[in-house]
Amino acid sequence: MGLTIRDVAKAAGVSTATVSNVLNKRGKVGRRTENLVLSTVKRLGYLPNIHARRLASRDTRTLGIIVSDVENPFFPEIIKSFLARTRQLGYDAILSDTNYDPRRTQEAASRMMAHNVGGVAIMTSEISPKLIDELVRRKIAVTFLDHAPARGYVSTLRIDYASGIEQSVRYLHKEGHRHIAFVAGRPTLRSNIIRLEAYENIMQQLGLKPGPVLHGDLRFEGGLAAGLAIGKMFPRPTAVMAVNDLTAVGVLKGLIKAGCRVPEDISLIGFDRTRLAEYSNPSITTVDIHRDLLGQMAADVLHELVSSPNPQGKVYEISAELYIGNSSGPVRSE
Amino acid sequence: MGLTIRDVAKAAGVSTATVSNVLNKRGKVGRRTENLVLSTVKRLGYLPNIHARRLASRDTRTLGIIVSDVENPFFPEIIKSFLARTRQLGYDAILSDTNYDPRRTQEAASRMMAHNVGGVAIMTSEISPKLIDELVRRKIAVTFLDHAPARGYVSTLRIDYASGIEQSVRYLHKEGHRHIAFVAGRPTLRSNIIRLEAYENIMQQLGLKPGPVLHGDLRFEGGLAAGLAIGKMFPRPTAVMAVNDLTAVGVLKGLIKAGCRVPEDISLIGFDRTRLAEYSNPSITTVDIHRDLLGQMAADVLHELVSSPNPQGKVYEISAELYIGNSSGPVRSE
DNA sequence: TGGATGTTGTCAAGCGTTTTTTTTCATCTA
DNA sequence: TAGATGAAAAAAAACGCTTGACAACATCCA
Repeated sequence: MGLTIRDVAKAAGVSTATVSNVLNKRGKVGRRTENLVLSTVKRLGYLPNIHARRLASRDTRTLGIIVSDVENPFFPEIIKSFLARTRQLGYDAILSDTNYDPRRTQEAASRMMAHNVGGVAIMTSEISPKLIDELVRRKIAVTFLDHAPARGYVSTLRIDYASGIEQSVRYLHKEGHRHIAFVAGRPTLRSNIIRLEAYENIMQQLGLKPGPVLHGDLRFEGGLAAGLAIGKMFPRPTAVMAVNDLTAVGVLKGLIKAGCRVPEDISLIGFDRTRLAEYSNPSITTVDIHRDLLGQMAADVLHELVSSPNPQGKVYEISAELYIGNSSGPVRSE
Repeated sequence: MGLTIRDVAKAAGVSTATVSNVLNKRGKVGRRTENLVLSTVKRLGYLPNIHARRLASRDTRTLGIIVSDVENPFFPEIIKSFLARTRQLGYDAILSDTNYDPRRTQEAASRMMAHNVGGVAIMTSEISPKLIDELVRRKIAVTFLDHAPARGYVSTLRIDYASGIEQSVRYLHKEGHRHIAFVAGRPTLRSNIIRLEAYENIMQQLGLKPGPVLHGDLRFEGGLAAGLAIGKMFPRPTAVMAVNDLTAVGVLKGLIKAGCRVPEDISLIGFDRTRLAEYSNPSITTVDIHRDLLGQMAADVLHELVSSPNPQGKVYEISAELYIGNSSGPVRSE
């Protein structure tokens, strides 16, 4: 195909080993020769073949990221910062989308192993313990989002959902709300359960009866249905909290369709602080979980795990902060 | 590291060539042996090393996609369908994000070449002719989005922007609008120029004076500024067309901030039919360019180019259709 | 019956790098 | 000046797979 290291070596009148040494900056090469090689590489426009490189050097400078849905606004920012960070750290990165399908998750993991990655960030929940074991057995570093407990090769980024929910409820309470609905996600996902339980706990702590709880699907459609339902309730809650922004945007639309004004008639709070919350009319009060940092952290954590001689998986806590938009305010007494 | 083909061969009592032949379905293997090998592979949990594979088989079953911004809602859907389709076709796929930076575009292309891809879908505009030449010289198949003319290894997916714009203007005209503003993108991008010119042409054809043209940046922020400006104009246009949905969402917010009601006071039309248009309140009238098909088509086109012995780049036209939402309607005479 | 033909497998030569080992050669020391 | 020392470069052995050439063997046809 293209040029090989041999072509460069020949053109520069040195051995392939020397070219390789120059390209990988391992010292051992005189300044004159180094410059000669470098200029030859540039002149010829030589590019090392990644596959040959990865094959020959046992060390695996590739990191993977598995997400459940590239289209879900939760992920792009994470992907972007992961890609940017891995590049900075000198890794190659590969992405797989599982489309929420456990079988595809298995495939994605296999792909990662076939690529001989040093580590993989698993940002999806549909993953079996068996799979984790396999990754660990192959000494592949792993970071999860709110999932497995940390151990040797496994670190976890744990988002403080509970705190985010608590801040939201306390804020609504301070604004006079007493009747607060919650639109949850599927109760099969740990992170959804955590959020729902946090909501119930803090409500009780404040002496409030946990309001109606509806079940969405983490998507727009589920939120829309929930919003319509809530808008027609009697008595109607004065505030709604949604499990994520996408749901919140749906809820907003549902409420408006049902003839409610937001925030005049009903306050609304989302979660994740995606740009959707900002784009919305009114902009949505939401909880910032620093998604832009998430991808970067995942890369950093994997890098640490990969380069450590004796890796120690850790749990990293990611704080959540209420971010006030225009979809919430004091309760109106009519 | 992990298991090699040799381990499998030994365990099954055959040669590595046979294992390889089974795994690549090249015939030449009896049913008994085939089953034996297959079950051994499964039992041992063997996964072929991708790098060794790509290195040994000159044929390059990897396809790349380069986008300018994973976070821009225009792209995720395209990426997703590209990934899905390449998987179906049996390719491995790699993604690069250039962040609108020409230097990064160069890097991304280099990465693709280093990966020895068979083809690459270039979904970004910041690309130099020199780079295209280099790709062609290396016999790498390429598809562009509205860019280079087609030739041997280069196909182009051409979106029919002009028709989309024309439909929009005619629709507004029919609804009684005579004073129609346009929020454009940077005039350095061909696709932006096409849209702007189409707008000017059709306006003139209808005997209308092309209204105020503002320049956004294809992002929310630019749209917001433009929306605010338009909202305060006097006389105010009765309709606004935006170069894409993200801009339209910004315009909507700006208009509302400026005290305009949409669509009562002013109609708004976006472009691309991203889900943003649907999420918005009111939902935005927009132009559907079948983005979900775009990624798939890119993969198909590359596949065709790669597998043809004598590749003939073509131009594929992608139709655009006006999709009416709640942000537009008849002009109000007051 | 004996060559032609087909089927099933194996051998071994790569693929383009990295990396360990070896060689070369200049410089230094006693 | 002989030997030791060390730096710079070359040689050569992997890395894990694919694949064309070839071998073994059964089957067929005339």
